[in-house]
Amino acid sequence: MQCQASPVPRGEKRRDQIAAVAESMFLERGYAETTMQLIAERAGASKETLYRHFGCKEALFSEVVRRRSAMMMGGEDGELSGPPKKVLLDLALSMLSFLGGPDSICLYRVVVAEAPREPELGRIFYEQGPGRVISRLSDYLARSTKGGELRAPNPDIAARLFLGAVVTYCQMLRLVTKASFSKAELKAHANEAVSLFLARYGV
Amino acid sequence: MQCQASPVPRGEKRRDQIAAVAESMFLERGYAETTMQLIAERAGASKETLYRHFGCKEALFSEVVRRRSAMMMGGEDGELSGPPKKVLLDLALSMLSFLGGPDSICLYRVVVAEAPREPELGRIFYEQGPGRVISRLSDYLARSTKGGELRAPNPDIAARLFLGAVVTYCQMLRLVTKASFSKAELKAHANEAVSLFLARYGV
DNA sequence: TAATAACCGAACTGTCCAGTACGGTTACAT
DNA sequence: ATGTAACCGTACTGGACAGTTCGGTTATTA
Repeated sequence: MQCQASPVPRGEKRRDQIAAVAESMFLERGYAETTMQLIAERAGASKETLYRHFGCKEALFSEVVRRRSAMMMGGEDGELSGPPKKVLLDLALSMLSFLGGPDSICLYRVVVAEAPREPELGRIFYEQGPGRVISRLSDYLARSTKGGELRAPNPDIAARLFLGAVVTYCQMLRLVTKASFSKAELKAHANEAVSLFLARYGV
Repeated sequence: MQCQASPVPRGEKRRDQIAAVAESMFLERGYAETTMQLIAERAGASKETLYRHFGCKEALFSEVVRRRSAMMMGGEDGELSGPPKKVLLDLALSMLSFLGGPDSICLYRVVVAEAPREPELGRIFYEQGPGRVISRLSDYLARSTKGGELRAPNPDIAARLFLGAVVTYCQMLRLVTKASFSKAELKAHANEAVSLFLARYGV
């Protein structure tokens, strides 16, 4: 007697399923601690299927990083626009809540650990994640400067400083300890970062 | 015929030698990629000696992190003092050159990777490294505010923002790619960070 | 100089895991 | 319906490494 559960998907669908399982496991346990056997089991797949789809462990891992990095700051891809104070505060809060989330922390942790042995990974991560945020912000700063709402002669450096001021402390502490922050703390931090920024680059 | 080279040290000395070798190897290759056998070989020791001194691999690693973290920002332990602009710029440059150095990057990488499995490690690292810098700077800001040279009502947040603005971009890029920065770039970045800070907190 | 504690080297155990092989099964296209 | 490509489960290979053991050696110190 066969249990007539959902049929096992084939081809591309199976591939996506497996990648999704692998993603959650790599994020949760890191690269070295995640075995192909375990991924297979949790995906209800056999190791052979994993290897047929991805070739080797490294390749599967790369694909996971690629997928997740691309999703960073995913929803909001248009140009930033609006009054500086609001734009900066929104950006700060959304970065804090997104980058402070467990998935982002885990991804960053894993990429940092693996980057020296897999340089391509680091490049992909940077371009899809922090690099995109910086260039979006830098573009906005340049536009606003031209429009007279801000005074940021070097928008690139300004964007980097802002990103660092907003994100670092919270992110670093979570990378290295189990600390977490209340909404109120994050808000205070973000507000102060925006004030700092506007004191220098506001009109 | 015996080669009459330097005699093999015993006890505490041997322990220090081995720890030093282990330090360079952990920083260079990370935790997982460094084997006890290799440490033993490079130290001209036997594995048994390693295990007699340190008990297990984890313990040896912890000791290495403890030693190195304590050395962070090591030389300068007194209170910060002097005119704000000079103090901040000096601090920014020294952080950039120290934290951007290969050893600091490697240590950070390894700690970030290992912290979830070894929480004590992260705590030690934070307290000895970033935590110390922040509290030193925060103390200075509080004193200067009282003395009327600065206006930083919340010195803790201000210190965190400054640290983040100065360090993050450079450090993150080096963690994740092989990028490096010229002296001139670092100087420009540091200068701008100080200007940003003083625009808000200067008198 | 004799006793001893720390050391060396080499071999061994047990475990874990990436990657492969294979015979049997299932979804799907024709 | 039937062929086939994708799948499953299991078992295997080969290699790596943490940690142990032991017989022999060397530095120390009393």
